[in-house]
Amino acid sequence: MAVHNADIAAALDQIADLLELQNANPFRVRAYRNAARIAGGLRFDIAARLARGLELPKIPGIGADLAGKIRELAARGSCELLDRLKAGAPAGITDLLRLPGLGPKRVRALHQELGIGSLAALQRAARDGRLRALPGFGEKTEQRLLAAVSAHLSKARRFKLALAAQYAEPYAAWLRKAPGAREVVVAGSYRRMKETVGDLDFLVSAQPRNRVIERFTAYAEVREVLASGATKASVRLASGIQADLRVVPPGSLGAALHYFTGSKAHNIALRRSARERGLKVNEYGLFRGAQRIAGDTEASVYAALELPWIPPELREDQGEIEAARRGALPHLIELGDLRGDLHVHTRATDGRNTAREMALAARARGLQYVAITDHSQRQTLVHGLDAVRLAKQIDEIERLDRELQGITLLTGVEVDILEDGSLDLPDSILSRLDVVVAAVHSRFNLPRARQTERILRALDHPLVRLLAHPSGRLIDERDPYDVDMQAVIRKARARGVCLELNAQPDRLDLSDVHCRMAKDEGVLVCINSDAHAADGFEVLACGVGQARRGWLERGDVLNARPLSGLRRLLNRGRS
DNA sequence: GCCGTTTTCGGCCCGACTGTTTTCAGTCG
Repeated sequence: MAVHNADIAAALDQIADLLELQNANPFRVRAYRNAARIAGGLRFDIAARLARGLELPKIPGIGADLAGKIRELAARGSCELLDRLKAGAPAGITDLLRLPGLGPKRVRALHQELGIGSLAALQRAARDGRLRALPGFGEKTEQRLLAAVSAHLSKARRFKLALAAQYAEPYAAWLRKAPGAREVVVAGSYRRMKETVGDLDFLVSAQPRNRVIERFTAYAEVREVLASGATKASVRLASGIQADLRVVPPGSLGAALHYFTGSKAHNIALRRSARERGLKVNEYGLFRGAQRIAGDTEASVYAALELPWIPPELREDQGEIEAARRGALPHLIELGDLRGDLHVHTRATDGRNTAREMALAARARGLQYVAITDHSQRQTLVHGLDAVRLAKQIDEIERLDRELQGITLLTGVEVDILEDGSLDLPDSILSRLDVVVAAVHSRFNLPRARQTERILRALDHPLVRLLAHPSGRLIDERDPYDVDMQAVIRKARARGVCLELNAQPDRLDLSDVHCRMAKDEGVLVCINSDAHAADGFEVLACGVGQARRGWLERGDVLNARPLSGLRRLLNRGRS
């Protein structure tokens, strides 16, 4: 079984957890956490690279020791240190660290004093009233932990971005009406457009003697107030999502916005940079000694460090600060740059609207072209198109294209890649289409070598122009299939095929890391809605957010091209 | 555990809130 970068990252994080429980040097713990983050963000496959006999490149934060650990992890999925740490601790003990209110010190006390090493054991002890006997634990803590275990066992703790937006925006609107409130911003991973959001971070600038905290906790959807002080508060909503609020004076909004947007790694890197200049950054501003020299706006914070403003989507300490320093930040793609959509379904298969309705909806959104790409015959459940029905649809689309003004319809199909890598429809019909989108919809669990071979063969097909949802993952629901993405991207470059960034909130496939890999290799990405209804183009905003996290610029995106440029690229390699 | 044209040792980001600790540790973001 291949070891993926994510596996290495998870192992390094587990080492950090276990070291922390041993009361190890906190900076040693941090080094492992940092290494986990770095490993998860690398744009090459560590195990594959090492297997080819290449060395790890020199990476800041990864010294000789950690490089050795990573080599060991890549080779066998674990390392001597991790084995030893795991042997010395109960298997479930790191689960306890995931509970809000429990950190390493208290978990250690639970284990040493009460022998608690799992969520189940903690639940039993709390129910029996045994926790309150421990020093530092009281009745309130006991009740809170009991509730936290139940919540943890019963539901996923992160929300997909588009879902989080449904909770965040009305709540923000409610806060804007608080007496004294000036500006209300949703910061945190929400502002950075992460695929999923753990909680909502509201930041409000307000005059003195405002009533923002009161209004925050009085919101109708608040089920529980977790904390409430003079300037910050936390609540849990009926939906289970946690919301945090910080109230700052108007003059501090920039510094606070920067602070609460994160990521934590980006903030730490920036503060280190400030320290080196004899400055200090906190949520109130940027200081030289006691004197505040910036912080009214985010840009002023960066400017005081001689940096341009860095877009939130890039703030992961994945090279953005160095790029900013060199003046080499990307000009990120924007929603308005998209000219079309090359992956749309209709009632012919599993969509809800007709091709005409989809075309009109695309036009209303300001798109210049849209490709109708229904499923192929293999998808029997959704009445996938065989060659005869597809031929009729092509005629219909061409007729519609002549009739409708202000939008160009392209003919297409989302054709299944069969298990052997061949396509689910004959070339005789595929060759009539403007765009052939190929996709894997079956046999997700093939071994890596066969899955990779299957997809590479499909990319070799001369009519394939686009690979849809290349990893097949569904966020928090289905793992990506085991495929050598580096090989897929190289093949795509060799064949002039584009990779889709499917904008569905539960897919967002390509990932941000894979977007950067594609960009590095010069492979164009196509941000598609995969809309199944006329209102389905809204998700393009999520796709653009993901693309921005992947450092993509307008020139890296196929469907940011005007129609003429698009046609040239689609026809490339055809006779 | 990492890192260094001030350094190979001694640093390593910063502040708010909670609970139970009567003065602050632990946790969180």
